[in-house]
Parts: sequence; C-alpha cells; structure tokens
Amino acid sequence: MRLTTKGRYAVTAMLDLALNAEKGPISLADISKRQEISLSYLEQLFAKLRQQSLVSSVRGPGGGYKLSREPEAISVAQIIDAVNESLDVTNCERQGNCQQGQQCLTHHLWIDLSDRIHAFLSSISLASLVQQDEVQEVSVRQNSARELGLLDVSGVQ
Amino acid sequence: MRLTTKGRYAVTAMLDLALNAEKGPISLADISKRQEISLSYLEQLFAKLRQQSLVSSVRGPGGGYKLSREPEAISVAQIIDAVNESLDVTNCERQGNCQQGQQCLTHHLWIDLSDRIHAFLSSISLASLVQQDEVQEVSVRQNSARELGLLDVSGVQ
DNA sequence: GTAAACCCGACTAGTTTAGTCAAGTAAATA
DNA sequence: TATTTACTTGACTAAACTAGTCGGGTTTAC
Repeated sequence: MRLTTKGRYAVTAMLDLALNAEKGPISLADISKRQEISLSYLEQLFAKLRQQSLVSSVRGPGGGYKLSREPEAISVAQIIDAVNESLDVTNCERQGNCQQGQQCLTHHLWIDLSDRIHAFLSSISLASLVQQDEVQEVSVRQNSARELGLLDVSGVQ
Repeated sequence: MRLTTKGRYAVTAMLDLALNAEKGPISLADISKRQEISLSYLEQLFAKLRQQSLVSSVRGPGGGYKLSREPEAISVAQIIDAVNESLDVTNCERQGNCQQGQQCLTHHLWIDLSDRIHAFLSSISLASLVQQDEVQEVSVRQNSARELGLLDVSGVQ
C-alpha cells in the first residue's frame, strides 16, 4: 500500500470542486492556486479522475471541471482508487499465494487491515467532508486569502 | 504512509520468533528458510529491531535471536515502527502546517485515518497472532515441509 | 481569431525498496 | 586454542516510483 501526495492531492482537489460547485465549472488553474498543487500535476490526476467518470470537463473559456455525480455518491476510497493508489496492504493482492502458492504467515492480518482501511474511506463521502467544521473553516480562509490578494501565489513552489 | 514488504517481513519474522520461541534462540538462517526472506535483508531488519529492544541476540554456535519481551507486550505497530515504516498518512507529520503553515483542506481526514490504522495495529500483539487458527496452520505447514525436506529452498528467489 | 481552458505524451531528478557483497567480531565447543 | 557458527556493519546497486516539468496540441466562448 502507498498513500502519498498523489492520493491526497486527488482528494483535496475533488473536495475543492465540491466546495466551489455553485460557481459553475472550476478551472484547474483555480484549484492549483487555492490548494497549491502544480497545474501540470493536476492535469495528470484529472485525466484519471475523468476516465473513472468522477468528474466531467467543460472546454473553452470559462470552462473547467465539475463533479459528475452528487457529492454524496463519491467516496474518498473511489478517488484514491481512481488515481491508481491501492489501499491494499497485502503483498499478493489478496490472492493468498504469498508463499509458494500458499498463504504466508501474516496474510490474514494484512487482509484484515486492508478491509478496515477500505471500509473507513468508503464510508466518507465528499458531501460528509464538506459538512465538517474544520473543512468549512479552511475553505473560508482559502477563498478570502485569495480574494484579498494576500497570498503571493505566482512563483511559490 | 508506506506499508511495503519491509514492514511485512519484519512482522512475519517476529511472528516466526514467537512461534518457535520454545526452541531457544532462532537463527536468521532458519527464519530465512521458513519465511523465504533473504538472509542479508533479515540482517538489516534485525539490526533495527534490536536497536528498538524488540529482540535480543545470542552470538556463537547455537545462537540466534529471541524476543526481548513477552509476546503479549509486542504489538504489530511497534514492529513496523521499528523498521522505520511510518503509519502516518498525513503529509505534515500531524503538525497541521500542510499549507503555508496552516492546515490543508483534508488534514483532519488523514489524521483520523492514521489514528485508526495505528489503533488497529497497536491492538494486535504477537501473542494474539500466535493464537489465530490461520497462523497455526501455516506454521505447522512451514515446519513440516521443512523437516520433510519437501521444499527446495536452496536457490529459490 | 484569439485567448482560455482542457488534453496528451515524453521526459526527469530524486528517493526508496529490496536486496547483494565483503569484511569483519563474538562466543561456544572440540 | 582453533574452528566454526552466527551476529554485525557498511558500502553498494538495479529497478521502480513519485512528483513533478515541458512542449505541444485541441476545443470553444467571445
């Protein structure tokens, strides 16, 4: 299993989309500024999110991305899966052939942990994240800082 | 967060130690054969396990490693931690300075997931693994296959 | 027709994993 | 005390992956 910035960026970007949904299509440039994620990298991630039908795109000026389903119907697990990060912590991809075609000593333990991680992240939808107080606060901060021009966003990272 | 063969090997090797404890010190060569883990790699892992006082070593002929505590007092989380694999899935190492010194949008989510993974693996001791039926079965298989010479272990992987 | 935005593929520096290899040191037994 | 077994340490490495960059497209609103 890996859970790196790739998966975290994807979830963060999708949450940004959910939070700003009422503004119409959101450009990757906007997400890039608000969330401080490289635009080119976002393009890579959104290519995969689009392939998995989690977002749809609108081309041309004023275009951008929007969620292709209700935020209630998109779980964090689905997003991480879409960008090819696996939540599986077994070595054998759950097949039980970890040692000469048979189960290794700790197979059951890793299956169990994988199931718990998956269950947790499947139980969390974008909609439930949007409702959290912490998320609301950060979102307000991000939007106000930007509108007030307080952040020098130009060349940062 | 990473959970790779490094952490899995460490847990497997420690469980092997717990299962074969009554035989006295267990050599890395034995663990290497039973669990099919490279001897040199085991040496690296056990150096770290010893530094964290999870095992103690006995030198000389007939020597090897043994658990330095009761198996009830060693958790899977401790073992993974000892070999420098982090169970933390945040980007900021829980510090909350993920975005320009303040929390990123998904900070709380990753803290929550990290806590759950840690709680799960902390709740599992070597002793509780030893008692599991699946583990018992695999252990019996490993020992009998070896004593009967059914496994060609020489050049495999 | 031009600019805003998405789309796509090639490339890459750096890090980590999962080891190998070689040269030791410590201690039990003959 | 010689020998052997086993631990100990450190240097090295191929392959894979991450987290990007770069350069060119294409689509569409105005």
